[in-house]
Amino acid sequence: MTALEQYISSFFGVPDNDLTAIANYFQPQQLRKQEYYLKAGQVCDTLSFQHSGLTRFFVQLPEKEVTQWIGTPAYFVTDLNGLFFGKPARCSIQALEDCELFTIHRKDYQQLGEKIPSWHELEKRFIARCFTYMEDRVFNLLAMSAEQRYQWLFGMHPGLFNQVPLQYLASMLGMTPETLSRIRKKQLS
Amino acid sequence: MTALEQYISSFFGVPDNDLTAIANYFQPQQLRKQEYYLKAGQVCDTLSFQHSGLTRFFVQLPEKEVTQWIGTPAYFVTDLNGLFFGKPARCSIQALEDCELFTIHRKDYQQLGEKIPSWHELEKRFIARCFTYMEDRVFNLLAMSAEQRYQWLFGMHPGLFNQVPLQYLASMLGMTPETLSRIRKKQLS
DNA sequence: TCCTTCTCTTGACAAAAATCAAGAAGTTAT
DNA sequence: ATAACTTCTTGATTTTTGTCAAGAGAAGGA
Repeated sequence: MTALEQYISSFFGVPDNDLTAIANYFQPQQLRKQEYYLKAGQVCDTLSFQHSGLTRFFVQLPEKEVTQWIGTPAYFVTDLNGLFFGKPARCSIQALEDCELFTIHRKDYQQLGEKIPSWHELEKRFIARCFTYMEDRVFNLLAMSAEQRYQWLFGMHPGLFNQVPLQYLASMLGMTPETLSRIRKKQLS
Repeated sequence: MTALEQYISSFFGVPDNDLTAIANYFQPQQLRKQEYYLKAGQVCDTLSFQHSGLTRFFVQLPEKEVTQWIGTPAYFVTDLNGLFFGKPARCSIQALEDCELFTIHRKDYQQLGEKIPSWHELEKRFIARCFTYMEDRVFNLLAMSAEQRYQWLFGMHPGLFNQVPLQYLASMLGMTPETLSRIRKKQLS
Protein backbone atom coordinates (compact mmCIF):
# COMPACT_ATOMS: atom_id res chain seq x y z
CA MET A 1 0.00 0.00 0.00
CA THR A 2 1.41 3.39 -0.93
CA ALA A 3 1.72 6.28 1.51
CA LEU A 4 -1.17 8.03 -0.17
CA GLU A 5 -3.38 4.98 0.07
CA GLN A 6 -2.57 4.76 3.72
CA TYR A 7 -3.57 8.36 4.29
CA ILE A 8 -6.84 7.84 2.56
CA SER A 9 -7.71 4.62 4.32
CA SER A 10 -6.53 5.81 7.71
CA PHE A 11 -9.30 8.37 7.69
CA PHE A 12 -12.23 6.40 6.42
CA GLY A 13 -13.11 2.88 5.44
CA VAL A 14 -12.99 2.62 1.65
CA PRO A 15 -13.04 -0.61 -0.38
CA ASP A 16 -9.49 -1.59 -1.41
CA ASN A 17 -10.26 -1.44 -5.14
CA ASP A 18 -11.53 2.07 -4.86
CA LEU A 19 -8.60 3.02 -2.72
CA THR A 20 -6.11 2.19 -5.45
CA ALA A 21 -8.26 3.79 -8.12
CA ILE A 22 -8.59 6.98 -6.11
CA ALA A 23 -4.88 7.11 -5.36
CA ASN A 24 -4.09 6.76 -9.07
CA TYR A 25 -5.76 10.08 -9.80
CA PHE A 26 -3.22 11.89 -7.66
CA GLN A 27 0.20 12.94 -8.94
CA PRO A 28 3.28 13.55 -6.79
CA GLN A 29 4.22 17.22 -6.51
CA GLN A 30 7.28 18.87 -4.98
CA LEU A 31 7.22 22.23 -3.28
CA ARG A 32 10.49 23.91 -2.32
CA LYS A 33 10.78 25.90 0.87
CA GLN A 34 9.26 29.36 0.41
CA GLU A 35 7.50 28.28 -2.78
CA TYR A 36 3.80 29.07 -3.11
CA TYR A 37 1.11 26.43 -3.53
CA LEU A 38 -1.41 29.21 -4.04
CA LYS A 39 -1.24 32.99 -4.10
CA ALA A 40 -4.00 35.23 -2.83
CA GLY A 41 -6.25 36.31 -5.69
CA GLN A 42 -5.79 33.12 -7.70
CA VAL A 43 -8.59 30.61 -8.09
CA CYS A 44 -7.45 27.33 -6.56
CA ASP A 45 -8.10 24.42 -8.93
CA THR A 46 -6.17 21.66 -7.22
CA LEU A 47 -6.58 19.46 -4.20
CA SER A 48 -3.59 17.86 -2.48
CA PHE A 49 -2.71 15.54 0.32
CA GLN A 50 0.32 16.71 2.20
CA HIS A 51 2.87 13.91 2.54
CA SER A 52 5.81 15.69 4.12
CA GLY A 53 6.86 19.18 5.12
CA LEU A 54 4.78 22.06 6.42
CA THR A 55 2.65 24.66 4.69
CA ARG A 56 1.36 27.96 5.95
CA PHE A 57 -2.03 29.45 5.05
CA PHE A 58 -1.95 33.20 5.58
CA VAL A 59 -3.77 36.38 4.67
CA GLN A 60 -1.90 39.59 3.92
CA LEU A 61 -3.73 42.65 5.23
CA PRO A 62 -2.57 46.24 4.79
CA GLU A 63 -1.58 46.51 8.46
CA LYS A 64 -0.68 42.96 9.29
CA GLU A 65 -0.41 39.38 8.19
CA VAL A 66 -2.67 36.71 9.66
CA THR A 67 -1.68 33.05 9.73
CA GLN A 68 -4.88 31.05 9.48
CA TRP A 69 -3.53 27.56 9.60
CA ILE A 70 -0.40 25.41 9.45
CA GLY A 71 -0.75 22.44 7.11
CA THR A 72 0.86 19.26 8.44
CA PRO A 73 1.31 15.83 6.87
CA ALA A 74 -1.78 13.72 6.20
CA TYR A 75 -4.06 16.71 5.70
CA PHE A 76 -5.72 18.31 2.72
CA VAL A 77 -4.19 21.32 1.07
CA THR A 78 -6.59 23.41 -1.00
CA ASP A 79 -8.82 26.46 -0.97
CA LEU A 80 -12.41 25.23 -0.96
CA ASN A 81 -13.70 28.61 -2.06
CA GLY A 82 -11.78 28.18 -5.28
CA LEU A 83 -12.18 24.46 -5.83
CA PHE A 84 -15.93 24.38 -5.23
CA PHE A 85 -17.15 27.86 -5.92
CA GLY A 86 -14.60 29.25 -8.36
CA LYS A 87 -13.83 32.21 -6.13
CA PRO A 88 -10.39 33.79 -5.87
CA ALA A 89 -8.52 32.96 -2.71
CA ARG A 90 -8.11 35.40 0.14
CA CYS A 91 -5.24 33.46 1.57
CA SER A 92 -1.87 32.41 0.21
CA ILE A 93 -0.42 28.97 0.83
CA GLN A 94 3.35 28.75 1.09
CA ALA A 95 5.78 25.97 1.97
CA LEU A 96 7.54 26.50 5.28
CA GLU A 97 9.94 23.69 4.34
CA ASP A 98 10.38 21.41 1.33
CA CYS A 99 7.13 19.54 0.84
CA GLU A 100 5.93 16.45 -0.98
CA LEU A 101 2.30 16.51 -1.99
CA PHE A 102 -0.11 14.27 -3.90
CA THR A 103 -2.13 16.50 -6.14
CA ILE A 104 -5.22 16.21 -8.31
CA HIS A 105 -6.45 18.85 -10.76
CA ARG A 106 -10.02 19.97 -10.96
CA LYS A 107 -10.79 18.32 -14.28
CA ASP A 108 -9.55 14.92 -13.08
CA TYR A 109 -11.23 15.61 -9.83
CA GLN A 110 -14.65 15.77 -11.43
CA GLN A 111 -14.06 12.44 -13.18
CA LEU A 112 -13.06 10.94 -9.87
CA GLY A 113 -16.49 11.63 -8.45
CA GLU A 114 -18.23 10.17 -11.49
CA LYS A 115 -16.19 7.02 -11.78
CA ILE A 116 -15.68 6.11 -8.16
CA PRO A 117 -18.86 6.52 -6.15
CA SER A 118 -17.21 6.03 -2.79
CA TRP A 119 -15.09 9.12 -3.38
CA HIS A 120 -18.05 11.43 -2.80
CA GLU A 121 -18.73 9.91 0.56
CA LEU A 122 -15.06 9.96 1.47
CA GLU A 123 -14.68 13.56 0.50
CA LYS A 124 -17.85 14.58 2.27
CA ARG A 125 -16.61 13.09 5.48
CA PHE A 126 -13.29 14.77 4.97
CA ILE A 127 -14.83 18.16 4.56
CA ALA A 128 -17.17 17.52 7.47
CA ARG A 129 -14.10 16.80 9.55
CA CYS A 130 -12.53 20.09 8.46
CA PHE A 131 -15.77 21.80 9.41
CA THR A 132 -15.90 20.31 12.89
CA TYR A 133 -12.28 21.26 13.37
CA MET A 134 -13.13 24.83 12.44
CA GLU A 135 -16.09 24.70 14.78
CA ASP A 136 -13.69 23.79 17.57
CA ARG A 137 -11.45 26.69 16.69
CA VAL A 138 -14.33 29.14 16.73
CA PHE A 139 -15.43 27.77 20.07
CA ASN A 140 -11.92 28.09 21.46
CA LEU A 141 -11.60 31.65 20.25
CA LEU A 142 -14.97 32.52 21.79
CA ALA A 143 -14.58 30.72 25.08
CA MET A 144 -10.89 30.63 25.95
CA SER A 145 -8.21 33.04 27.09
CA ALA A 146 -4.94 33.39 25.19
CA GLU A 147 -3.27 31.08 27.67
CA GLN A 148 -5.92 28.39 27.34
CA ARG A 149 -5.70 28.54 23.55
CA TYR A 150 -1.96 28.05 23.76
CA GLN A 151 -2.39 25.03 26.00
CA TRP A 152 -4.94 23.57 23.63
CA LEU A 153 -2.65 23.80 20.60
CA PHE A 154 0.36 22.67 22.56
CA GLY A 155 -1.61 19.67 23.82
CA MET A 156 -2.57 18.70 20.28
CA HIS A 157 0.68 19.45 18.44
CA PRO A 158 3.56 20.03 20.83
CA GLY A 159 6.02 19.36 18.00
CA LEU A 160 4.82 22.36 16.01
CA PHE A 161 6.48 24.72 18.48
CA ASN A 162 9.88 23.40 17.50
CA GLN A 163 9.26 23.46 13.77
CA VAL A 164 7.30 26.62 13.06
CA PRO A 165 8.39 30.19 13.82
CA LEU A 166 6.50 31.17 16.94
CA GLN A 167 5.23 34.39 15.41
CA TYR A 168 3.14 32.33 13.00
CA LEU A 169 1.71 30.18 15.75
CA ALA A 170 0.94 33.30 17.78
CA SER A 171 -1.00 34.74 14.86
CA MET A 172 -2.85 31.46 14.34
CA LEU A 173 -3.81 31.52 18.03
CA GLY A 174 -5.08 35.08 17.81
CA MET A 175 -2.39 36.79 19.87
CA THR A 176 0.81 38.76 19.35
CA PRO A 177 4.26 37.14 19.44
CA GLU A 178 5.00 39.05 22.65
CA THR A 179 1.96 37.60 24.38
CA LEU A 180 2.86 34.08 23.27
CA SER A 181 6.41 34.57 24.48
CA ARG A 182 5.15 35.66 27.92
CA ILE A 183 2.73 32.76 28.15
CA ARG A 184 5.48 30.29 27.33
CA LYS A 185 7.77 31.82 29.93
CA LYS A 186 5.01 31.49 32.51
CA GLN A 187 4.46 27.82 31.64
CA LEU A 188 8.03 26.98 32.65
CA SER A 189 7.38 27.80 36.30
CA MET B 1 -42.45 24.20 -6.09
CA THR B 2 -42.54 23.83 -2.34
CA ALA B 3 -40.65 26.05 0.05
CA LEU B 4 -38.19 23.25 0.74
CA GLU B 5 -37.56 22.68 -2.95
CA GLN B 6 -36.90 26.36 -3.33
CA TYR B 7 -34.34 26.31 -0.54
CA ILE B 8 -32.55 23.39 -2.06
CA SER B 9 -32.51 24.77 -5.56
CA SER B 10 -31.63 28.28 -4.48
CA PHE B 11 -28.30 27.00 -3.28
CA PHE B 12 -27.22 24.72 -6.06
CA GLY B 13 -28.37 23.60 -9.45
CA VAL B 14 -30.06 20.23 -9.12
CA PRO B 15 -32.17 18.47 -11.78
CA ASP B 16 -35.88 19.04 -11.11
CA ASN B 17 -36.65 15.32 -10.75
CA ASP B 18 -34.03 14.92 -8.11
CA LEU B 19 -35.18 18.05 -6.38
CA THR B 20 -38.65 16.63 -5.79
CA ALA B 21 -37.26 13.25 -4.81
CA ILE B 22 -34.87 14.81 -2.32
CA ALA B 23 -37.55 17.03 -0.85
CA ASN B 24 -39.80 13.99 -0.32
CA TYR B 25 -37.35 12.51 2.11
CA PHE B 26 -37.83 15.43 4.49
CA GLN B 27 -40.71 15.64 6.97
CA PRO B 28 -42.13 18.84 8.44
CA GLN B 29 -41.28 19.33 12.09
CA GLN B 30 -42.50 21.92 14.59
CA LEU B 31 -40.39 23.28 17.39
CA ARG B 32 -41.98 25.46 20.08
CA LYS B 33 -40.16 28.39 21.59
CA GLN B 34 -37.65 27.18 24.18
CA GLU B 35 -37.91 23.59 22.96
CA TYR B 36 -34.67 21.73 22.23
CA TYR B 37 -33.73 20.35 18.84
CA LEU B 38 -30.71 18.72 20.45
CA LYS B 39 -29.32 18.59 23.96
CA ALA B 40 -25.62 18.48 24.72
CA GLY B 41 -24.44 14.91 25.19
CA GLN B 42 -26.95 13.41 22.75
CA VAL B 43 -25.84 12.01 19.40
CA CYS B 44 -27.53 14.02 16.68
CA ASP B 45 -29.12 11.73 14.11
CA THR B 46 -31.18 14.20 12.13
CA LEU B 47 -30.59 16.86 9.54
CA SER B 48 -33.02 19.74 9.03
CA PHE B 49 -33.61 22.75 6.89
CA GLN B 50 -34.87 25.66 8.89
CA HIS B 51 -37.99 27.15 7.31
CA SER B 52 -39.04 29.72 9.88
CA GLY B 53 -38.08 30.90 13.34
CA LEU B 54 -34.66 31.09 14.94
CA THR B 55 -32.52 28.52 16.71
CA ARG B 56 -29.59 29.00 19.03
CA PHE B 57 -26.54 26.72 19.17
CA PHE B 58 -24.85 27.08 22.53
CA VAL B 59 -22.39 25.37 24.84
CA GLN B 60 -22.90 25.33 28.59
CA LEU B 61 -19.61 25.62 30.47
CA PRO B 62 -19.24 25.56 34.24
CA GLU B 63 -18.49 29.29 34.37
CA LYS B 64 -20.37 30.57 31.40
CA GLU B 65 -22.52 29.83 28.40
CA VAL B 66 -21.19 30.33 24.88
CA THR B 67 -23.51 30.97 21.93
CA GLN B 68 -21.81 29.50 18.88
CA TRP B 69 -24.33 30.32 16.24
CA ILE B 70 -27.84 31.56 15.55
CA GLY B 71 -29.70 29.43 13.02
CA THR B 72 -31.82 31.44 10.57
CA PRO B 73 -34.24 30.34 7.84
CA ALA B 74 -32.82 28.56 4.79
CA TYR B 75 -29.91 27.03 6.68
CA PHE B 76 -29.04 23.56 7.87
CA VAL B 77 -29.71 22.57 11.46
CA THR B 78 -27.69 19.60 12.68
CA ASP B 79 -24.58 18.57 14.57
CA LEU B 80 -22.15 17.14 12.05
CA ASN B 81 -20.11 15.45 14.75
CA GLY B 82 -23.13 13.33 15.56
CA LEU B 83 -24.55 12.85 12.09
CA PHE B 84 -21.27 11.83 10.45
CA PHE B 85 -19.10 10.56 13.22
CA GLY B 86 -21.58 9.34 15.84
CA LYS B 87 -20.11 11.54 18.53
CA PRO B 88 -22.17 13.13 21.30
CA ALA B 89 -22.82 16.83 20.85
CA ARG B 90 -21.02 19.47 22.85
CA CYS B 91 -23.62 22.07 22.02
CA SER B 92 -27.34 22.25 22.57
CA ILE B 93 -29.72 23.57 19.93
CA GLN B 94 -32.80 25.38 21.20
CA ALA B 95 -35.62 27.30 19.52
CA LEU B 96 -35.53 31.02 20.23
CA GLU B 97 -39.02 31.29 18.75
CA ASP B 98 -41.52 28.83 17.28
CA CYS B 99 -39.83 27.12 14.34
CA GLU B 100 -40.83 25.11 11.31
CA LEU B 101 -38.21 22.68 10.06
CA PHE B 102 -37.92 20.04 7.35
CA THR B 103 -36.23 17.07 8.88
CA ILE B 104 -34.66 13.83 7.71
CA HIS B 105 -33.53 10.98 9.95
CA ARG B 106 -30.20 9.26 9.60
CA LYS B 107 -31.58 5.99 8.22
CA ASP B 108 -33.53 7.75 5.46
CA TYR B 109 -30.58 9.98 5.00
CA GLN B 110 -28.35 7.09 4.00
CA GLN B 111 -30.91 5.89 1.47
CA LEU B 112 -31.05 9.36 0.02
CA GLY B 113 -27.39 9.20 -0.89
CA GLU B 114 -27.75 5.79 -2.48
CA LYS B 115 -30.87 6.48 -4.51
CA ILE B 116 -30.23 10.03 -5.63
CA PRO B 117 -26.65 10.51 -6.79
CA SER B 118 -26.89 14.29 -7.05
CA TRP B 119 -27.58 14.49 -3.32
CA HIS B 120 -23.96 13.69 -2.46
CA GLU B 121 -22.72 16.51 -4.59
CA LEU B 122 -25.34 18.89 -3.24
CA GLU B 123 -24.55 18.01 0.32
CA LYS B 124 -20.83 18.25 -0.23
CA ARG B 125 -21.19 21.75 -1.54
CA PHE B 126 -23.43 22.62 1.35
CA ILE B 127 -20.92 21.44 3.90
CA ALA B 128 -18.12 23.14 1.99
CA ARG B 129 -20.12 26.33 2.27
CA CYS B 130 -20.49 25.86 6.01
CA PHE B 131 -16.75 25.30 6.16
CA THR B 132 -15.89 28.47 4.29
CA TYR B 133 -18.28 30.38 6.51
CA MET B 134 -16.47 29.02 9.55
CA GLU B 135 -13.16 29.93 7.94
CA ASP B 136 -14.42 33.50 7.68
CA ARG B 137 -15.41 33.50 11.33
CA VAL B 138 -12.02 32.23 12.41
CA PHE B 139 -10.38 34.87 10.27
CA ASN B 140 -12.57 37.58 11.76
CA LEU B 141 -11.84 36.46 15.30
CA LEU B 142 -8.11 36.41 14.54
CA ALA B 143 -7.88 39.65 12.62
CA MET B 144 -10.60 42.00 13.85
CA SER B 145 -11.35 44.04 16.95
CA ALA B 146 -14.64 43.64 18.82
CA GLU B 147 -15.99 46.70 17.04
CA GLN B 148 -15.09 45.40 13.60
CA ARG B 149 -16.67 42.04 14.35
CA TYR B 150 -19.87 43.82 15.36
CA GLN B 151 -19.90 45.80 12.14
CA TRP B 152 -19.35 42.65 10.13
CA LEU B 153 -22.31 40.83 11.66
CA PHE B 154 -24.49 43.92 11.54
CA GLY B 155 -23.62 44.37 7.88
CA MET B 156 -24.63 40.79 7.09
CA HIS B 157 -27.72 40.44 9.32
CA PRO B 158 -28.89 43.78 10.66
CA GLY B 159 -32.29 42.25 11.42
CA LEU B 160 -30.84 39.82 13.96
CA PHE B 161 -30.24 42.65 16.39
CA ASN B 162 -33.98 43.22 16.70
CA GLN B 163 -34.89 39.56 16.99
CA VAL B 164 -32.24 37.99 19.19
CA PRO B 165 -31.35 38.96 22.77
CA LEU B 166 -28.17 40.97 22.49
CA GLN B 167 -26.38 38.93 25.11
CA TYR B 168 -26.48 35.94 22.75
CA LEU B 169 -25.12 37.97 19.85
CA ALA B 170 -22.39 39.35 22.10
CA SER B 171 -21.35 35.83 23.03
CA MET B 172 -21.38 34.73 19.40
CA LEU B 173 -19.15 37.69 18.57
CA GLY B 174 -16.71 36.81 21.33
CA MET B 175 -17.40 39.72 23.68
CA THR B 176 -19.40 40.48 26.82
CA PRO B 177 -22.88 42.05 26.69
CA GLU B 178 -21.43 45.20 28.27
CA THR B 179 -18.86 45.57 25.51
CA LEU B 180 -21.51 45.09 22.82
CA SER B 181 -23.74 47.65 24.49
CA ARG B 182 -20.92 50.22 24.51
CA ILE B 183 -20.05 49.54 20.89
CA ARG B 184 -23.65 50.04 19.85
CA LYS B 185 -23.85 53.28 21.78
CA LYS B 186 -20.73 54.51 20.04
CA GLN B 187 -22.15 53.63 16.61
CA LEU B 188 -25.04 56.07 17.10
CA SER B 189 -22.78 59.10 17.14
C1' DT C 1 34.17 33.40 9.09
C1' DC C 2 31.92 37.62 9.43
C1' DC C 3 28.07 40.23 8.55
C1' DT C 4 23.39 40.77 7.72
C1' DT C 5 18.90 39.48 8.64
C1' DC C 6 15.36 37.36 11.05
C1' DT C 7 13.34 35.75 15.32
C1' DC C 8 12.53 35.80 19.98
C1' DT C 9 12.46 37.90 24.53
C1' DT C 10 11.93 41.51 27.86
C1' DG C 11 10.41 45.88 29.92
C1' DA C 12 7.57 50.02 30.18
C1' DC C 13 3.47 51.75 28.90
C1' DA C 14 -1.20 52.12 26.47
C1' DA C 15 -5.38 50.35 24.88
C1' DA C 16 -9.03 47.10 24.75
C1' DA C 17 -12.09 44.38 26.92
C1' DA C 18 -13.75 42.06 31.24
C1' DT C 19 -15.67 42.34 35.74
C1' DC C 20 -18.46 44.12 39.35
C1' DA C 21 -22.33 46.63 40.77
C1' DA C 22 -26.41 49.33 40.35
C1' DG C 23 -30.33 50.78 38.23
C1' DA C 24 -33.54 51.44 34.11
C1' DA C 25 -36.42 49.41 30.74
C1' DG C 26 -38.96 45.87 28.92
C1' DT C 27 -41.52 41.02 29.38
C1' DT C 28 -44.20 37.57 31.31
C1' DA C 29 -47.18 35.45 34.42
C1' DT C 30 -50.70 35.72 37.69
C1' DA D 1 -52.70 45.85 36.56
C1' DT D 2 -49.14 44.46 39.40
C1' DA D 3 -45.32 41.82 40.75
C1' DA D 4 -41.46 39.10 39.46
C1' DC D 5 -38.06 38.37 36.02
C1' DT D 6 -35.17 39.12 32.50
C1' DT D 7 -32.50 42.08 29.65
C1' DC D 8 -30.01 46.06 28.69
C1' DT D 9 -27.29 50.10 29.89
C1' DT D 10 -23.95 52.76 32.43
C1' DG D 11 -20.08 53.87 35.50
C1' DA D 12 -15.94 52.63 38.13
C1' DT D 13 -12.28 49.59 38.30
C1' DT D 14 -9.26 45.62 37.18
C1' DT D 15 -7.32 42.40 34.08
C1' DT D 16 -5.76 41.03 29.83
C1' DT D 17 -3.62 41.85 25.78
C1' DG D 18 -1.37 44.98 22.45
C1' DT D 19 2.16 48.45 21.18
C1' DC D 20 6.61 50.33 21.07
C1' DA D 21 11.40 49.95 21.68
C1' DA D 22 15.69 47.76 22.63
C1' DG D 23 18.68 44.05 22.75
C1' DA D 24 20.06 38.96 22.63
C1' DG D 25 20.41 34.99 20.04
C1' DA D 26 20.08 32.10 15.92
C1' DA D 27 20.13 31.31 11.01
C1' DG D 28 21.69 32.16 6.42
C1' DG D 29 24.51 34.32 2.68
C1' DA D 30 28.75 36.20 0.72
